[in-house]
Amino acid sequence: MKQSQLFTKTRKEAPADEVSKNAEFLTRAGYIYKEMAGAYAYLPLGICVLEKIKQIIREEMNAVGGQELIMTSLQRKELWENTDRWSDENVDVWFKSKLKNGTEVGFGWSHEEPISEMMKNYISSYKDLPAYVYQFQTKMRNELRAKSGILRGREFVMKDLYSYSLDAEQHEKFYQGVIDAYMRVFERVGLGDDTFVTFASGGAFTQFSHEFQTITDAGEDVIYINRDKKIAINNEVLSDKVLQDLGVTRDELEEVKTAEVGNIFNFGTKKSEQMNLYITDENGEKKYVHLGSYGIGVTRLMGVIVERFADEKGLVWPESVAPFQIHLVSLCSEEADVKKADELYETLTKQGKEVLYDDRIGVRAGEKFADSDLIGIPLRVIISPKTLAQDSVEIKKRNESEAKIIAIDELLK
RNA sequence: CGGAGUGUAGCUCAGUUGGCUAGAGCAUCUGGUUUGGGACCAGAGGGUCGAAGGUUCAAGUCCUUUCACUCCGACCA
Repeated sequence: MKQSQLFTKTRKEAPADEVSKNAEFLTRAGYIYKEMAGAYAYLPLGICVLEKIKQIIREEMNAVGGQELIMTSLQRKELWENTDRWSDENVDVWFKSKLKNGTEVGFGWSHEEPISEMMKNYISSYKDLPAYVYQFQTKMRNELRAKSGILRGREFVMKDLYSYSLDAEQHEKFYQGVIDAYMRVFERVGLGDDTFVTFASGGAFTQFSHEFQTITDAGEDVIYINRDKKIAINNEVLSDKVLQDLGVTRDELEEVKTAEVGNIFNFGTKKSEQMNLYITDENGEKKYVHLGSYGIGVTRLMGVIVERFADEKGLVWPESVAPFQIHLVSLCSEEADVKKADELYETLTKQGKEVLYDDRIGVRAGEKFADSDLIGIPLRVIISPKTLAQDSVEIKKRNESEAKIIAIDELLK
């Protein structure tokens, strides 16, 4: 991608209405645009990162047997009335509207009910189980207060996976598999060391749910961790009994601030009973389906990655989710040099490298460097009259301060 | 939803006890100079001062209402 053609540009000044690091840098670097409080548009660079994250999640979900689909944003009232979750008293984040004929509809803040309702059409025998489906969807939640940039919006992208299992054993095996898959996701996006599987409130269905909490000051949660025993407990469920159940004492735990990047639930058969989702087993008997729900906040995850790695100069992306692998910055202005820079860009691109090529003519070096730091691509390659004099380029990693000169031939290898 | 603060150019902001044609920097456009860490010079375009109503000879400035944004708290399956 030639930077002269890239839609949007960088900004020198921080937006006045953003405080969080993620919103400030993502806005300044041209990844996102705020439409209103808690609702952000994703610009071309932002899409690149989101798609990288989604692809990693997609691979891990497919690896545990998940199949991707996409549900609707508009949802029927009746489905949620069945489980008593339509009323604003029980669910306070609904966006609701009406069809022209007066029929009430909701904008999906979750898809547990609609997807389980749909499953009735496709699950009727024990032979149909297990079934694992997931989607990437824009969730709508009418939060009382949006905050922290893209960490907590009223509209955000979530990956939600749903499991439909024959019995508790089959469910449990998959559930554990998803825990592992989630941790692989967080490792791949660079947050493995900072992310903990955390015991959290489980709602009406089980004693605990599991949250995936990443240590960051930008987070809203407080959890207690024991790094050796790999135990983490959310503040909201911490009690003497829980400590005893988990075999740790209070003074073995460290208090940390975190952001919840994932959450998984076991619904048992409760929801399928409410919704009348059942199968016929080998003996011709009716059995309710075991249901699990597994979420990753995709846009929040992007924000947490920013919070974790950004420095005072701007974004710093891990290679796995960076919008481009290489930022080729040309300081050439003479025709012959420009041609060589163009050729290097072509060659790298042909090699399959993802390259953002700062081909802008007449932009000063300082501005290009500042932009490059702000955008945060992992490897910066500078080509200039100075480097071309020795058939070389200067390379520097975004997260390191040392730059070195290497021959162009060597770079291409 | 409770508390606090802020709305003036695309962005960041200044604008005195109400007073003349509402300003600066950045960004944009033109010309020049410069060319390895957000340069400099000269010029140009760009405004329903968040909105509505009111007070006044006169409102960006005072009053009322309202909308939006931010922060703290509460909430967050």
